[in-house]
Amino acid sequence: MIILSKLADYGVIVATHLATHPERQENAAAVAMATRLPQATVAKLLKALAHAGLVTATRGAAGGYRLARPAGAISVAEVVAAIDGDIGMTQCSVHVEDCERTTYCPTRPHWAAINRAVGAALVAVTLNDMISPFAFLPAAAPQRDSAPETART
Amino acid sequence: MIILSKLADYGVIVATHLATHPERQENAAAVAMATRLPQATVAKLLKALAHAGLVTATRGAAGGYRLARPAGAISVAEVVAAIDGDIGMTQCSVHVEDCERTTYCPTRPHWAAINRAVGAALVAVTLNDMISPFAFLPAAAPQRDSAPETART
DNA sequence: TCTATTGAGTACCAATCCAGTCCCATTTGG
DNA sequence: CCAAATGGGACTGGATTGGTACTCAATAGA
Repeated sequence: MIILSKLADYGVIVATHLATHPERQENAAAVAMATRLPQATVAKLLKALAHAGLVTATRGAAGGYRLARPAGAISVAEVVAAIDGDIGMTQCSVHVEDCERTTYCPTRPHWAAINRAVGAALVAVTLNDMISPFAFLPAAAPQRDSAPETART
Repeated sequence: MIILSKLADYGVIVATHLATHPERQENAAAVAMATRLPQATVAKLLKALAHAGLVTATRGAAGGYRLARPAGAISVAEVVAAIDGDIGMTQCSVHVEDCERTTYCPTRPHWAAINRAVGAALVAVTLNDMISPFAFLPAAAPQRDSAPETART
């Protein structure tokens, strides 16, 4: 299973690209060219990022986009959330009201905990980390000592 | 955005239900009744879980399912993987060969790291944890202080 | 041995969601 | 005033998913 949608993935690529030239203002076409992504799609992504306040847009001729904050102050979680919406493991994590099982579902509080851990993993990585050539290795998520390895199988 | 598919969510509910009565062998109809999920869907889920070796199935009259291992030895990650397949954040995490960006995509190693963190969050929780009435509260993942919350808005 | 019961496997359908495109209004520099 | 650029929709083709149905295989019990 894939967690991120393609668009969210692209969004991170686009945001990361902007982060490599924080000073420069680029329009959608230029970003599309640089990232090798379809122009219309990039335009859509940039609109979403602008809507979320992650990039600032300048309209009109000679307009374009640039990061609204330093790359180190923008987390991957924010970029993903700007495009895919809030991150939650299960339906009930995001739309509690939709779940008619709330009264007898014993797993809900646990999902909330897992949710936090996953969210934290995304929040901990900034765009700055993404452009650094050396893989930034986050301390692994909170771990029960007994728990098996990150990757099984 | 929702990370788990509904089926995976149901799968955890089903597995958790079996974990509450580890000794008892239950057929698909009984599990469906107990979990209030559609019978056909539960049957499908149990097949998938059996295929992954998480539950053992007994065929024939008076057959049914039970957990193949103690509830404490089955992680949520395994249940999810049995139904949705292996967990990866991005396309390139799961199907590297599909990604034609590999040569110049700087974000790939970082995704791998995020991937590990997310996987760890799921691996760290067992079915045993899920049935315990008290929410197991993992220490939150390593957090950059500046970053916003998991759930914004 | 026969039959009812139950899982295994597969095929299938309907509905939803997603990626991607296009169009038009609005803004702004020349 | 015009060209260039973003803002914000609507729209669509395709893929995915949730859910069902049907047939085959295995087993317990009469």
